[in-house]
Amino acid sequence: MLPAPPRRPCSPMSLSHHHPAFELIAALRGASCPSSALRLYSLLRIRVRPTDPSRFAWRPAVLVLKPLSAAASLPLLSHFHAHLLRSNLLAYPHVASSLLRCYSLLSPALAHHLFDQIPPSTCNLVVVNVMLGSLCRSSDLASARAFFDGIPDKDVVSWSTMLTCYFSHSRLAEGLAFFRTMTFTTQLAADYVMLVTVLTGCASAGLLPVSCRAIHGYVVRREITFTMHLGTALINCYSKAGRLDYASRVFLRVPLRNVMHWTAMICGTAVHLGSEEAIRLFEEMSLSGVQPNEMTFTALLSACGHAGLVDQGRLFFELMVDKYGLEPTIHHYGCIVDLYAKAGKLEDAYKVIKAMRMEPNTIIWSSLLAACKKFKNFDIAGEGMEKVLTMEISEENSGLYALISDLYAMGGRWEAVIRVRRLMEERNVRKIRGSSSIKVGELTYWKKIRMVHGDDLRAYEYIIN
DNA sequence: TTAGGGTTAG
Repeated sequence: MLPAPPRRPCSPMSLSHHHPAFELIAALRGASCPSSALRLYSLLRIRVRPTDPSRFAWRPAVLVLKPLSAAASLPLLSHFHAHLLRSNLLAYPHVASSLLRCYSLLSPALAHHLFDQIPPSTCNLVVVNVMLGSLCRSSDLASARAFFDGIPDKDVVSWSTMLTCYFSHSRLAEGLAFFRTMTFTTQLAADYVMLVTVLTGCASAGLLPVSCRAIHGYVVRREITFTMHLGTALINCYSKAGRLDYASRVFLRVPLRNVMHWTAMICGTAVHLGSEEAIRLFEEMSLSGVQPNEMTFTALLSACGHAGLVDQGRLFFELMVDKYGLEPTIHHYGCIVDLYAKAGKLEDAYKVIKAMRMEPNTIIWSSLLAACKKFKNFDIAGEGMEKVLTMEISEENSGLYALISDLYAMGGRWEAVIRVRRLMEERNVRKIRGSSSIKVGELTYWKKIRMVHGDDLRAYEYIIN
């Protein structure tokens, strides 16, 4: 029989700095590698027993689970899981939800299995929401939605998690409708995290600035805390919707502009005013004493790629590593590969892929392969094509199959062309034709667009979505 | 700042 977790939170006194575990807890919070976290945890176990009637009882376990999930080691996690079972710590919802989250990132199937074993007394809404998040990341949209529908007292996190699920499955219109359903049919108010999700969805859908203004209005009317993320998301949304003027108005009104606000503004500026102007803004940011982060360099490298500024891009990459000591992520490599590839420097692009410290993904390969097709270089494409065919290709990247098939045809490798076609049939890939969309009032028109004079768009062959 | 949801490359 598990001891019941304390029903009431402990009094502030028991959380005071005088608790013998306080310093160890602080050290554990800062621990990033699992071995040091586990060492501190063992020391803590001597000071804090699981029966300790304070929040200290479960906190060490929660804190140790963070570095443990980052280490991505299933054996280590199941070892700690066994300890949690032995010491009855899993009876605390805080511990159960943290463990479930760890499993969901490493093995969704094991997460599901663990969830089924959590007793009702422990399975509160947080635990259920973690499970929903796990389903959203690992399962299909319909299963996640069915689980969501079964949650009795949903809170804003439940709705927010489900909304993210729609967007991550590229179901933007349904996601926005889902958001409207929450605001119209429940008493729940969207908080700033949910609004960041909505704004990001609007931005990626390229909706008219009206949607951004509507969300902006919601933020103002409901007096929602104007956090850094919310400010950044608004700037992004406005600039992606083509209203750099509104974006900069938000930017200028942010009281403490930090690196994220600047980066969002640099992105928008690169698109609307060009790379030179974006680089100028970066210099202005540096002069104002704000340090760039990895996302700032992603924005700059991407801007250089669009403008074909190969040397400038390479300089930024070096600056990022040498001056700012930032480790290049897969996004930076992606930008650099694209930069070289678009400029026709296919060998340089390929060298970057070879030198990467992580496994290149389908986005990176498709940059290279698209350029190989454009510059009619079949030789460099070879290894990439074989590699990509062994990888999982998401539905939105299904164009990769056609690209590879074209490249093989270009090289006269007809047996490989047939192999790719067969693979497409086996994997049930539908050919998705290129399309564009615009939004007019409440309707989205998917169509081919022909530019007539500047902004004058004449649409034909449209299908109302 | 304290178990759960949110931002970057084609």
